[in-house]
Order: sequence, then structure tokens, then C-alpha cells
Amino acid sequence: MATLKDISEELGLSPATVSRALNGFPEVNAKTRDKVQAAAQRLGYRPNRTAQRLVTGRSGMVGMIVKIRPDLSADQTFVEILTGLTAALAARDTDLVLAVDQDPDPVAAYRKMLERDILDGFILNAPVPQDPRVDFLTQQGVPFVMHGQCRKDADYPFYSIDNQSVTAEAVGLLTALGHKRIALLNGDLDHAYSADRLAGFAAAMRQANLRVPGAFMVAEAPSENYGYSHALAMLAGQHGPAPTAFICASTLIAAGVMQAAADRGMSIPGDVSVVAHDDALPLTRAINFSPALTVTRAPLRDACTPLANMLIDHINGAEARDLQTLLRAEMIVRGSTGPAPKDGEQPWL
Amino acid sequence: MATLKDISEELGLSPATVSRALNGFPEVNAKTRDKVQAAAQRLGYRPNRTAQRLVTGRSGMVGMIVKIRPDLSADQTFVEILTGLTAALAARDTDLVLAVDQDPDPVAAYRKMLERDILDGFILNAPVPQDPRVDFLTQQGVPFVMHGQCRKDADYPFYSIDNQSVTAEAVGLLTALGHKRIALLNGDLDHAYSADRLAGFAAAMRQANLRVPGAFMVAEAPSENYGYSHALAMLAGQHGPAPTAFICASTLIAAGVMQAAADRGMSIPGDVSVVAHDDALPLTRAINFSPALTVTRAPLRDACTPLANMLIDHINGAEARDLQTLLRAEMIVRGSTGPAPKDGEQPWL
DNA sequence: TTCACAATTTAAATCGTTTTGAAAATTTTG
DNA sequence: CAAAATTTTCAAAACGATTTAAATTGTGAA
Repeated sequence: MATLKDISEELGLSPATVSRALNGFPEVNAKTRDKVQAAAQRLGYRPNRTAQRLVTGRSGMVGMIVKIRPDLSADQTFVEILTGLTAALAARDTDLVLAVDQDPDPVAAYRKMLERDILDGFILNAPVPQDPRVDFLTQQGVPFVMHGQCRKDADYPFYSIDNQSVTAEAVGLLTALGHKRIALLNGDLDHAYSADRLAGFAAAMRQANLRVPGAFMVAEAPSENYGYSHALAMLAGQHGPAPTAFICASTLIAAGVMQAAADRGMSIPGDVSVVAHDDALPLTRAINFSPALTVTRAPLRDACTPLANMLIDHINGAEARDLQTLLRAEMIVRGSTGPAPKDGEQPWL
Repeated sequence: MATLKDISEELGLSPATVSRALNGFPEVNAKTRDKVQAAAQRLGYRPNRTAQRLVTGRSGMVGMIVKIRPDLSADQTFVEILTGLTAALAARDTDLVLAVDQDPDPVAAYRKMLERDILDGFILNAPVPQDPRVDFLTQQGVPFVMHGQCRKDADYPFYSIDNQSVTAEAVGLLTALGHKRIALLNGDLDHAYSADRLAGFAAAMRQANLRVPGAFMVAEAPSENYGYSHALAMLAGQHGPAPTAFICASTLIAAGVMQAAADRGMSIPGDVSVVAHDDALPLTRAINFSPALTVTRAPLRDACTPLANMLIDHINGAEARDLQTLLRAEMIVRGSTGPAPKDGEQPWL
């Protein structure tokens, strides 16, 4: 493998000039730069990253720690994120070091990784309310970026969708269609995004002067079966008058809801409307539902490049305040929502 | 962070001696070694991995490239392997760099990683028959270890279970119980392990003088639904006389089979016997089946530590021939297998 | 021509280890 | 006790880049 010195000897220049020429420093003569770049090309020069790291103090690697839940539910979204993230990081010459965390202590795995002293920063995912990792890493002075938002007054970089508005907009759409009994099939409340969606839902319903009994706001890790079983019970009137609309935390849940409606012989959107949040995972595509699903859409994959860039910029010194993105999900109205049925316009009391 | 030089100055020794003392070289005085180790402890010394890497030429990182199939089916086993692997590698001070591969060319992602020139070796998973990655990496002179076996005459390190014996032993158990019509619900034949299991199955059945029509040897990516639908069709006699026993590539498939039997009002093991291969994933535990599942058992997790150690040993110069493990899966007979039903002892013709 | 000033280039230090070859200290041998 | 053999330690050279401070070259003004 050709080194800087090889090039410098080949051209009768000093390694310093060659280094500057290749790294785009302004003080190098245009002709010299061309010669150097040509030679680098010709000799197949690739900088030795280890040497660069030694002198710059940067490792060129960032870490991500995956929390394994007892049910192994890390899978689909995790693979999606991983795919986009490794690609986006590679584009900025950065590698992703992965570790799996099984420790009950939420920061233990981070501490262990830090001790190995090879990472420039972390990508945090799946924030919980008041996430303890934030304080820990801040205190350690380690750069990180959060995928999702766990505090209003964050002074660290994050990329998140506005989860309160996700449910609020869904409520807005449904109430405009005359729905009064709207159920929420939320995700696991351990996750910050679920807590936000619950807050958004509750606020919007309150504003619309509608009450929702607790039995119609459920929260569990998303699965088709979860959607199916709860929707079935609600539609059967087990907890009181059946809802005329469902807001689902994921398309997977919505699939279960629609199956439940079908099993009870109810039509969508005639008898029941369904709105879901759509992460745009390749497997459950909202547009393939029948009828096509009305969603708030925010592709998970879209988060990857900004996350990677924010983290690297932050490592390079950019201010956290300038690296905060709160995105509004896009509302896409399709066939699964319609006017509330005539006989279902009575609100819950 | 304390450096070697800090220690050497603290003790009035040269960095060379300190380095030797810490790395267990024999030519250093016992008393000196103690002093050095105490000082290292006291100052919280941790070797700078980057500096080590620069001088040794090793990066202390190995790569794993995950192939994303269109159906995202990488998930459960992938997470299991990842968990064990990162832990086992960490124990030997090695990090795992992960990349996700979407390129149709099976070696493109490896080539790209190699160009970045930061890896000491690779862990290959999910081998296909005649896996092209083997030739590529061999030719590039890059160390790797294979999880699974794709060639008899391998001259590279691998860790695998004997997949031919997996199905052969299952056949042995079932024929000893008097079964003559045994169906195979295999995994996707793109995977080497499925090909081997098919070979083992076919050979064992031939040896038992039993014929199996093609319709009773199916191969698909494991899922509960796959097991359910095929078993249902077979038990309904759609392809000829129903099998009296099923050999399943995974416990997930077996769950589907048992559901199908139940839906047809058939009892296990009275009417139908079921054997599965058990990777011992935490989610679908064979012992929780009802009746408990007879399996060939080989925990995926068990592979992780050997894989990590073999790769690192190989990188350190150990011979490939000494780093090959072919493990026999353990047969565990439980309640899902029993004597063939009296009226089902007629073989397929 | 000479001086100041900018534009280029260079030598050398640096990052924190490992490792080579030589020197110093210690022990053994004659 | 001196010489030889053996331990033990050290100084310095790697590894391959970046970067500081100094040196060189080139330009235009006085």
C-alpha cells in the first residue's frame, strides 16, 4: 500500500506538501496539487486511517448500542435503521461499531464501550422518557445524537418527528369527519414516542371536547396480534360503546385492527375508520392495505442520513443547538378513513 | 489519559520496559513488573488502541456483513448471533463493525469494506452452497471464519453443526417408531444448511428403503405460516396419503405444523409426530410446546464464542486446519413424537 | 538593487505504542 | 577476582499520517 512518503519521493516533494495537497489546503500551488493528485491516483494511495486517527485523536468510529428486550422485539425497525445508518456513515468515512446490551443498567453498556476508548460518539435510539443516557454521556463529555426526542429543552443534537402532532393531526382528521369515539392503540409507553403520542392524543381530544375512557387508550409493543385482539374486544362492545375510529401506532397494529373489523363483518371506512402512523418499513406497506391506509407518514429511513451527519458534525465541533431537527409527519389520506357512521355519533360520557 | 511515558517517568524506567512489563514479556524482572503493574493500575493506564494498531498493523476490529433479503428476514437469528458475538469479541478486546449489504453482487460489500482497510478479518454467516465469498476473501488473503459449512474440503476456519446428521437422526428416530411417510419442511434451499439437511434426509430415507414424493419435501424461508399452510395441505391429503410425521427446519415451522394438526382435529403424537431442529432462540422455546417438542438441539448462541475465538486465533496466525469445528446436534426426545398410527404404516410408492 | 510581503514549501515534532540492537547490571564460572 | 555468560534495561527507530514553525521562493514597491 502506497504511503504519503512514497508519493513525496516519487515527486520530489515533502510529505507535508503532499498531505496538504490531498487535504485541500489553500496554500498549495495549483500545479503541485494536480501533480500530487495524479500521483496519488496512479499509485493507488489510500490514507492509513490508523495513522490519521493517532495524530488527530479521532477514531472515525461511532457506536450504537442495541437494547435487547426480553421479547427480542428489536428486529424490523432495527434492521431498517441499521441499513440506512451504515450507508450514511460510510459516505462520511465513518464506521459503525455495534454492541448489544443485556444489562438492566441503562448506561452500563455505554460505560463499557467508553472504557475501550475507541469511539468518537454515539447514536442513541429508542429514547425513554427522561432518558438517563443523556445525563451520563453529557457528563462524560461524549458527543451523541438522539434518534427521537426525550426532552423539550434538549441541549444535544436530535432528529425526531413531532410525535404529539402525529396523533393530534389524526384526531383532527377524524373529528372533522364527525367521529366522536376514537380509540388509541399506542406503542409501549416505555418509549418516549408513545408517551408523546398519548399526550398529543389526549390534548387534541380534550380540545375537541371529547372524553376517552381508559379502556380505549391501550399501549403495548406493536404487533398484529395486539391490534387484532384489542380491536376485537372494543368492537364487540366489551368496554362500552364501540369506537368508530382507531388511531394506531404502526401499520402492523392497523393490519390487526382491519382484520378484527373484517372478522366482525364491519366495513372500512363505512363502519370503522383507521389511521396509523407509517414508518414506511418495506414489509408492511400502507398503500397495499385494502382499503389503502390513511397514515401520518415519516419514513424511518429518512432519519438515517441526518442522524449520521449531525453526529459527525457535532464531533467536528458544530453546536448542538444547530443540530436539532423536529420533523412534522406527513398526513396522507387514503381509503381507510371516512365519515363517522350515522348511528355512531354519540360521544363517550 | 495516562500513557506509557507517564508510567515510565513516574517510575524512572524506559517506555520499552514498561511496555514489556505490561505485555508479559519474560525478560523483565519480576519486581519491576510488579511495580509497573501497580503504577498502571494507580494511574488508570489504558493502552491507546490506535497507537497499538499503527505499530502492529492490526486494527482490533472484525467485520460482519448482513445480507438483507427482500423480506427483511434477517431478524431473529441475526439478533441472537449479534448478541453473543459482540460479547465474545469484547472478551478478546475486539470490536465488531457492521455493515448492511443490499448489493446483488455477493462480494461487493466485502470489497468495499476491505478498501476502507480497517478490518483484521470477517465473520461470514449464512453460507450458500459454493459460497463465492470464500474464494474472494481467500484470494485477497483476508482471514475469516465461517458460521456454517459450505464445502467438505474447506481450508478455512469454520464452526458448524452437522446438518446432514440433523435430518438423518430425525429420520432414524421416526423410522424406529414405525413411521413410513415422513415429510420434510425444510428451510430456504439457498442456504447451505438447508441443502445439507435435504441431503441427509434423502440419504437416510433411501437407506430405510422409503420413497418421498417431491411434494412432501418443501423448502422455504422459515415462518409459522409456511409450516401451517403446507402441513394443512399435506394432512388434507392434497398431494397423496398424508404423512404421519414431519421434520421441520425450525421450531417456528413446527408451531405452524402443530396448529395445522390441531385445526384438523388430529392429535400429537397420536396421529402425527413432529420433530424440529431447535436453534434455542429465546422466543420459541421447544419445551413450551404442547406437547413438548422433540428436537435436534444446537443453540445458536453456542456458536458465538468459538467463532470469535477462532477468527482471532486465525488472525494471530493459527492454522485454519486446527480451527474447524463440526458439531453434532443433540437429539432430545420429548412428547411430540410417538409410534406411527396403526392405519398409517403404508409407505409412499 | 534592496526591502517588505505574500505565496509555497519544507524540516521536524507529534500522536502512543512496539520492537530492534546495544548497553548496563547482575550472576555464574573458572 | 576477573572473565564470561546471562539478565535486565534502555535509546532510538519504526508505524503513517498531521501540523507547527521556519525556510525558501517569488512579487512588487521604494
